[in-house]
Amino acid sequence: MSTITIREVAKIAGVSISTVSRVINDLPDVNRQTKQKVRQVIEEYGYVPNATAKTLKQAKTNIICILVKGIDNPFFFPIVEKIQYEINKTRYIPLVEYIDESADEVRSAIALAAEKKALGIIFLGGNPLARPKAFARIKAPCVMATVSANGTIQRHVSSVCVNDYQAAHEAVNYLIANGHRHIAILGGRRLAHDLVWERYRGARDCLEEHGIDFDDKYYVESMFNLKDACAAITRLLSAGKPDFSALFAMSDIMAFGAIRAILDQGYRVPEDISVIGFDGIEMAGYFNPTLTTMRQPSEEIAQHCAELIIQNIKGENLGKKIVLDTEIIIRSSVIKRF
Amino acid sequence: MSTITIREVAKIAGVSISTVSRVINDLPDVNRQTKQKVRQVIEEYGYVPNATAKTLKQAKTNIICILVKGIDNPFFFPIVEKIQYEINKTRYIPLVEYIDESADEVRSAIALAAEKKALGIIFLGGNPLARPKAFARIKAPCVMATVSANGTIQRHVSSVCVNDYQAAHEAVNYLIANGHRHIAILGGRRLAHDLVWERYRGARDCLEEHGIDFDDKYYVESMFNLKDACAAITRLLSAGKPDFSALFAMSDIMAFGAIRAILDQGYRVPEDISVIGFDGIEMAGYFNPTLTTMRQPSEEIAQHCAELIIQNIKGENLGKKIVLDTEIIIRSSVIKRF
DNA sequence: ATGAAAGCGCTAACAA
DNA sequence: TTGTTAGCGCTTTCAT
Repeated sequence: MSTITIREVAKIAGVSISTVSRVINDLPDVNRQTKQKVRQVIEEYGYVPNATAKTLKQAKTNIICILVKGIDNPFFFPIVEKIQYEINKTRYIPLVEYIDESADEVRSAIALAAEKKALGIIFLGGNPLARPKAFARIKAPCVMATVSANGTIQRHVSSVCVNDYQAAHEAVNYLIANGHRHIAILGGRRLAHDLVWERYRGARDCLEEHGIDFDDKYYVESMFNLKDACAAITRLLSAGKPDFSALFAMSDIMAFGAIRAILDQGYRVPEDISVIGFDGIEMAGYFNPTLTTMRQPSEEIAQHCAELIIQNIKGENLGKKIVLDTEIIIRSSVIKRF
Repeated sequence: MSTITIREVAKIAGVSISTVSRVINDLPDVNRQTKQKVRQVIEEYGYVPNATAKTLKQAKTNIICILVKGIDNPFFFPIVEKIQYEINKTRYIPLVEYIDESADEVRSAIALAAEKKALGIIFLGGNPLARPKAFARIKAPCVMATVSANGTIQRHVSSVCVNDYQAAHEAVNYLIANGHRHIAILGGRRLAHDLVWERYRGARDCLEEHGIDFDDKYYVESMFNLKDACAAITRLLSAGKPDFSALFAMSDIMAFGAIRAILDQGYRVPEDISVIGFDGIEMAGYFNPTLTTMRQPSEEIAQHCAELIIQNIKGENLGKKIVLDTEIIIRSSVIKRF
C-alpha cells in the first residue's frame, strides 16, 4: 500500500515539492524541461496525488453531491445520469452517493457536507424533510428532487418536482374518461410520505368529483417494489372476483408487480383490469402490455436540479420551489369500458 | 460553510485537543465529567469531525471499495446490496462507487486505492483486465465479480464468476432439447469482452455438437440495454418472416427488448419465437411472458466476493478464481417445438 | 486523566 | 522559474 508521495517525487526528480505540485496542477511558471522530468518520474513511479490531503488543504472544493436513496429505483437512473452530465458541463464536480434504503439520509448528508466539503447537495429519494431538526444542521444549500419542499421553513432548501396531487388526479381522470367507475389504488403508506398522501388525495378527489365514493378497502398498501406490489394485489384478487375494472399504481414498478398478479390470477390486462402507472420509466414501454403511465419529466427535473443547486451555491434563488408538469403516456394497459 | 473544528471545541470546553479527540473516538482514560462537558459543547455547536483530516492522519482505513460500472444494470443491484451487507458484518467498511459507463474503471480504481486508501477493491462491471499495464499499478488486492480473471497474470487479482461457456451451452441446449433447430443469438461485441466471447462459443459449440451449422447472420449484435436490443431484433425481423424459432439473449434486459420487438412485429412469444435470457434478474419473473433464463447465483457471487476480498487483504488466497454454477429457471418464454 | 507536539500529503503565499 | 515554509484538522505518542 506504500504509495509514493509528492515529497519523494520531488527528491527523485531533484526539484522542490512546490515544483512538483505545480506540475501536477498544471500551473504556469514551470520550465518545460523541469516539467518533463517531473512528469517522467511521476509516470515511472506511478505517483498518484493523495486527494485526501489535497482536499484537506484546499478547505473548499467544487463538489456538488447527489445523494440517492434506494439503489434499485429505475426511475432515478436517468435523473442521476442527467444531473451528472449537466454538472459536468460546469466548473463543478458531481459526486454521486448511493445510500441504503435503511440508511439515514440526513446523517449521510451532514457527513457529506463536512467530509467532502460539498458545496451543495441534491437529494433523490428518501424523505429527509421528515426530520427538520437534524436537517437544519446542514448548512449547504439543498435541492430536493421529485419531492416537494413546500412544507419546509428551511431557507436553504429548494425543490424540483411535479404536482403529485394533480398528476394523480389526471391519471384517475383518464381512467374515468375511459368508462371506469370502480377503481383501485395501489400506493405506499399514506402517512409516511407526503408524496403518497398527495397522490392519494388527487386520486380520491377526482373520484369524488365524478360522484364516485372511494371505499378504502380498494386502497392497496405496498412498498415501492415488484414483489410487494404483486403480493398485495394477489391478496386482493384471491378474495374473489374483482369488482373493480381499473387500477391506479403509484409507480411503474408497482404496476408491473400488479400486472403479474392479475395475470397469475387468471385475469387479463387490460381486458379485465386496466392498469395505469406513474413515473414513466423506460421499461414501461417494453413491458407487455406496454404500460400507460403518468410520466414525470425526468430530464427536465434533472436539468432544473442542476441549475438550481448551482444558483443556490451562488446565493441565488435559495428556497425556490419548481413544479413541473407530468404528461400521460398512453399505451396499451388501459382499455375503454362500456 | 464554517464548520467548527476540534481546536475550537477544545477551547470552548476548556480542555486540550487530545481530550476532545479521545471523546470523539470513545477512547478510555477520559474523566466522566470531562467527557460530558465535551459532548455537550459538540452537541451545542454542532461540531462534525472532518473525516478528510482523519483519513489523512490515519494512513490506513478499513475501507473495501466496490466499484460498479454501469449504473443501470439491474443484475448488479442484488449483488451490490449483498456485498455491502456481508462486509458490514465484519470490521471492514464497504464503500460503493458508481462510475459512468464511459469512465475508466482502472483510473478510478487507482484513484480509489490512493484517495480512500481502500484495502481492497471489488470490481463489478466493465472490463478492467483489458488494460493490464495500468491495472498493475493497483497494489491493493482486487476481486473481479462476474468476470473471469483467468487470463491475468496479476497475482493480486481474484475472481468470482460463472462458467460463461458452459452456461451458454446449457441455455442453447435447453432450446435444442425443446425441439428448436433454428436459433438466433443476441449478444454484445464478441471481441470486446471475454464474457461475450465465451457465451458465444458455448452457444455455437452446442449447436455444432447437435449437427447444427450456425450462420453468423443470426448473431445479432447489440449493447446490453433495452433500446438497442429492441432495435437490433426489429431490424432482423423486418427483413421478412423469421426463419428461426428461438432466441438466446445474453442478458435478461436484452431479452426484454427482443420480446418487445418480436411482439411489435406481430409475432408471439413463445408460440412463434421462444426466448431464453441470461442473468436471472428479478424482473424476469414478472415480465409477460415470464422469462426463462440462465440464472447467475448473485447471492453466492456476492458472498464469495466479500469473503475473498477479506482473505486477500489478509494475504490469503490471492489470485484465487472461484467458478460458480448457473441454474436454468424454466418459465414460460420457451415452448416445445415439434 | 490530561496536555504538548509531531506530523499525515498537500497547497499557496512569500522569498530568492 | 524555483524553493521554503506555514498550516489544513486530526490522531497519537510521550510527557506530565
